[in-house]
Amino acid sequence: MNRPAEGRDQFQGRPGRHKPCCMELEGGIRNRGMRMTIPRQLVAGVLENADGYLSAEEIYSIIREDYPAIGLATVYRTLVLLDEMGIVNRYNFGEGKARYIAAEDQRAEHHHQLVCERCYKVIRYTDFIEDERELYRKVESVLSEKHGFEIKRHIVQFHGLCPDCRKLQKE
Amino acid sequence: MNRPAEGRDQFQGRPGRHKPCCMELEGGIRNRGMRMTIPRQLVAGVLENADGYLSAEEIYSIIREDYPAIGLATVYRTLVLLDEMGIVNRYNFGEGKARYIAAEDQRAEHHHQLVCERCYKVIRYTDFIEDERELYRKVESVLSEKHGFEIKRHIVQFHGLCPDCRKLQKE
DNA sequence: TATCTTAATGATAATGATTATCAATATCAA
DNA sequence: TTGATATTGATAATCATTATCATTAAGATA
Repeated sequence: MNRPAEGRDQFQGRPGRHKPCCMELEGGIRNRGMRMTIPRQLVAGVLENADGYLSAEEIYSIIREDYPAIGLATVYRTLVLLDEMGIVNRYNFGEGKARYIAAEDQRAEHHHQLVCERCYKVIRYTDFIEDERELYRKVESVLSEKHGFEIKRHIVQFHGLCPDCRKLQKE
Repeated sequence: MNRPAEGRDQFQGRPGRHKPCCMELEGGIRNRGMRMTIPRQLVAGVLENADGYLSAEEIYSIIREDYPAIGLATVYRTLVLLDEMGIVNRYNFGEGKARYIAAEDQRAEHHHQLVCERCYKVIRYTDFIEDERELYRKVESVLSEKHGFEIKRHIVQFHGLCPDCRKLQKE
């Protein structure tokens, strides 16, 4: 009966923990003359609190636990919106479906990835070695100059086999 | 009537130009106890001669011009095989479908990419700046040591807007 | 606070890429 | 040349994602 209110409470009511995302979300939404809705807060909130990459279906399942009325289409629509707004980042690891994570910004550090091409386990890392960040900055400026691109972000993935899949391979 | 023979001729008959890929293909196929077939030569040949990234559908269309009997499913199956064999590389640029290119090896230089997130134009570049290659080598060794991964390749993409799409954006 | 406009939603049909199935065909060892 | 069987082509099935559309709800206004 009161599910919508519950959903709202869960992600908006607690002070501090979920505020940052919702503030940024709220600003972006309002800027575009759009409406702030519970599904939008829920999707943003789930990704804000997730500790890895989630697929649309996974986000949908998580939200349904507290807000069973949500529709899968809304989750997809919202993810497109949040991606465009720069609040989440979409990745593709070769599985045949997209995965999402809270965008790199003040709170979530920029990261690169180690992807297992067999089980699709993904390891994020942010402990770049010396000169690594500096190099990307330099490459970006050279490339945008040379090709006239406006570069917004970069994706760096190392593909191979994770420890578990290496073992399986040997057997 | 003689289409199969024609197909074979087109990609196998000319000396030199198509040999390298077919040799590598032949070796890999035989190694695995598999059979060398015309469709496999055709798919490998098309990618060997392509100058950009092709989707499965595009490869299928190109082959059909000379070999109308080919099936789309065979193209897909063959691409999986060639990818596993390391003869081609699969990429995903966010379009919702995979694209393929002849693998980086002696002939095709290793490259990174500049991807337009609006029209999906992709620019390959191989003119890395100083220390760039060296850095990736170092990062790979650090990562594989630290996480126990067997790293096979890496993907580096800079996403943004190409010159054309930047103009459209402003209007 | 009640009302109204219309953006957003949820259910579901449609689409598009890729994979599975299976009878017919082609490879290649003998 | 023949026979075992890997591979193919046609097509059905699947899976992720998008489009459609009647219903609902956000939020400006009275």
